[in-house]
Amino acid sequence: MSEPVRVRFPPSPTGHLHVGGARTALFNWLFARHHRGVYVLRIEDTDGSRSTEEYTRSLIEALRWLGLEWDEGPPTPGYRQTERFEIYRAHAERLLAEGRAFRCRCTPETLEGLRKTAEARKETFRYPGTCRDAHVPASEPHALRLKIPREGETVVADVVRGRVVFSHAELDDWILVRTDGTPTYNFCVVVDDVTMKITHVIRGNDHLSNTPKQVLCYQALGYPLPVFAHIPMILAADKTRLSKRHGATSVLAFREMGILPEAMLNYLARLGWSHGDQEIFSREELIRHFDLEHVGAADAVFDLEKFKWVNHQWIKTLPAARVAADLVPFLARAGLPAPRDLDWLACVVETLKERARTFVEMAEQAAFYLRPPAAYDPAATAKFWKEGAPERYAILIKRLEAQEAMDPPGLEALYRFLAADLGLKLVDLAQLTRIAITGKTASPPIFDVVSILGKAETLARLKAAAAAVGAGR
RNA sequence: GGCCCCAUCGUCUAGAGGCCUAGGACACGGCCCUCUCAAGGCUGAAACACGGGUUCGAAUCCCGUUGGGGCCA
Repeated sequence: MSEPVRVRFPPSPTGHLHVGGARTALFNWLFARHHRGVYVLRIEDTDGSRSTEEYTRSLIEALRWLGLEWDEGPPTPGYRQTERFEIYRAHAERLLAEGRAFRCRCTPETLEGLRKTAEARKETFRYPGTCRDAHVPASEPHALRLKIPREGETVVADVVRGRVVFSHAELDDWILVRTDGTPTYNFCVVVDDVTMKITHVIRGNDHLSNTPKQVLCYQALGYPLPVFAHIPMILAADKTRLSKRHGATSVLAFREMGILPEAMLNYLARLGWSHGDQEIFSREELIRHFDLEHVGAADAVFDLEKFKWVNHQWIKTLPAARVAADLVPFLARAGLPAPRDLDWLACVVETLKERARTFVEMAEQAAFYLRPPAAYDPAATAKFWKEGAPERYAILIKRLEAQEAMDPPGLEALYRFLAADLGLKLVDLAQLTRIAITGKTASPPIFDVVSILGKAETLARLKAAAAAVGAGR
C-alpha cells in the first residue's frame, strides 16, 4: 500500500468563493474521498491588507453549503498562514544556513531601475545575482532569495499536462522573505505543503508557471515532491477570466439564485472532467468515478444555461419534500404568504418541478397557489372571455359546487362530460378555469391545481372571474 | 515583451492511429404526445483552427502558423 493521499484547498480570504475556486476544492475533495485520503482546508491569509474575517466566514459557509467538509483545518489552530510565521522563519533560516538561500540588499528602487533599463533595451529583466555571493551581513536590511542553479532545467511532472520543462535561465533567484520580514506566497505554499505532508497538489492551471520555482524550493529543503495536477481554468463566455462583470460567479450567489448544492457539484465536476457520456452524477457517483486521468487539459467556458438544466434535473429527481423545504425561503423572498404546511407545499412542488429550473423560478410559478391572481392577463381574456364565457363560468360554478371529491381524475371526467354536453372542447373549459385561478393561460395541469387549491378557493376564484367577465372587463 | 499551457459542433465533452459516414449533453428548429405551459419521445442543423510532415492509414503522433489563456513583472 502506498502512503495515504493528502490533498488541500488553500483559498485566500480576499473575496467570496467563486466557481473556479469551488471546482478546485471539489476536485481535491473528490480525489481525497475516492482514495479514502485526507482533505485539508488551509486559509492563505498572509495578504493581510486584503484578507478579512468576513470573507473567511463566507468561504467556510460556501464550502459547508456544498458539503465539501474538510478533515483538517479551521477552527483547529495552525491552518491559517498568519498562525504559521514561525514555521516559515525556521525554514528560511535553515535554507540560509545550508547555503541554499542568500541575503540580498538590493532595494526595490534599484531593481526597478534595472528593470526599466532592460525594458528600454527590449530585454527581459531578470535579477542579476548581485548579492548572490556578497555575503550580506544580517545587520543590514535584506531580503532572502533562493539560490537557483544557473544552468540546466527543471521538469515539472504534471498528471494532466505531462512533462513541462522550464530552463533555469528563465528563472530568478526568487525572494523567499521580503525585507520587511514577511514570507512570500510561493515560499509559504511550499513550506505549508511540505509540513502538512501534502501528497497531491491539485490546483488551477494559473499556478503552473510558479511550479518550477516551488520545485526548486522543495529540493533545496530536501523534501520529496508531491504529485502535481494543474487543472484547466473556468472562463466566461467571452473566453476571458470570469469576473463580476460576467454576472454571478460566487457560489453563494448561485445559492441565492435557487441552485441546489447537488447541481452545483454536478455541473462543476463536468467542467473539465468527464465519465463517458454521463451528465448527471450524484455525490456518491462522483466520488466513485472521479480520477485525475480523465481531467481534460483545455479551459472550459461556464455556461449558465446548461447549469440551470443540470439544476432542473436535480429538482426533478430529489424528493418533493426536500425541494419544498428548500423552496420556503424563496417564497418569502418573493413576498408570498407562507404555505399552510410542508406536505401541502410538497404537492405544489410536485406540479412545478417539471417547469422550474431554479427556486427563484419555482417561487414565481407558485405564486397563484398562495394568493389569487391580482389581475387577468389581457391577452388571455381577449382570447377566451368571448361570447358564452359568463354562461360557461356559471355552469362550471354550479357543477363544481355539486362535486364532492376534488380528485384530478374525477374533475377531468366532469369537465369532459361538461364539454361534450355543451358541444365544446375540453381546452375551452380548461382555459376558462385556468384564467380564473391563475390569471394566465399557462400553468400546471389544471385538475391537479384545482385539487391542490381545494373546492372553496377554486369556487371563489371562479366567481371572481365570472364577476369580472360580467363587468365587461 | 519573455516564458509556459491550451485548441473536436455556439457551449460542455466522447475520442488514447484503423471501431469516425466524428458519438452524447445544453441551447436552437421540426414532428409526436397533450386541458395550457412544461416534461418526455423521435428528428434536423451544427465541429476535428490552418499548413506541413510521419504512416498503408491521423481528430488522434511530430513541426510550424494562427488564435485563446496563464505566469513574470
